[in-house]
Amino acid sequence: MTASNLFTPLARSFFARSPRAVARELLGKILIRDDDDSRLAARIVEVEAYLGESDPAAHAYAGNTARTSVLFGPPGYAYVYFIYGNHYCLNVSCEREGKAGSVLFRALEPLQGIEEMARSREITLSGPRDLPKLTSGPGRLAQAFSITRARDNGRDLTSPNSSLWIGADGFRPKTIQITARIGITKAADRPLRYVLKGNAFVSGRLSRPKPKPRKAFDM
DNA sequence: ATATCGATTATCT
DNA sequence: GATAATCGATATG
Repeated sequence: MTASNLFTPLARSFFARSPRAVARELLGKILIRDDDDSRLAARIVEVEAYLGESDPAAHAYAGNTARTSVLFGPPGYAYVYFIYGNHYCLNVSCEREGKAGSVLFRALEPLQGIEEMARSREITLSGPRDLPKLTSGPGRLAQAFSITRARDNGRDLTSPNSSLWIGADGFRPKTIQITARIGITKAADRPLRYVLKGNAFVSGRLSRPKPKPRKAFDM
């Protein structure tokens, strides 16, 4: 048997669709990191769709640059960006060559390789209640999977021979919840965040739009 | 429990 | 020069 035991890779055509469709369908799938003698696996429980050049919140809004070129390439490839001077975040490209669009991975439920994830995150687990600290949040999951731009940007996520890829195990999501995206200032109200309802590994305080800054008086 | 803030750098204006 | 698809720490109810 091959290293893809238990998990079936997704075809490139899976990603050759709108970011909305891909985001919804990615819920419940598995992100896999295969190294020489170890495997990390975690279920995708929260993602966001970014719509490309027409979406002011998307990096592709600025056009095809050195940073965003993967978004304008073929579907099914990793777009990794560095943010706030501290964190990497993982997307997968969607649509088709020449048309940008992507899905941001926001939270995972760890399945295999929990100890290695904790080492990569440089944290100690006190108990099961600490598990969300591993992969709940885009920066955290990237660190747990040792994802960096240098290592993974442009990587094919459809091949089980890739050290980072996406597979399926037959899991069927029960209820999917759609909310506004988190952490953006432009186009912040559009419902483009997809989560497995009730999953304990979903990031963030449940999406309450920040209460409008309101002055008691004005003069 | 929620709110605010500093860290730290690639990227774009 | 300002900003950012975040996180973790600290402050406050």
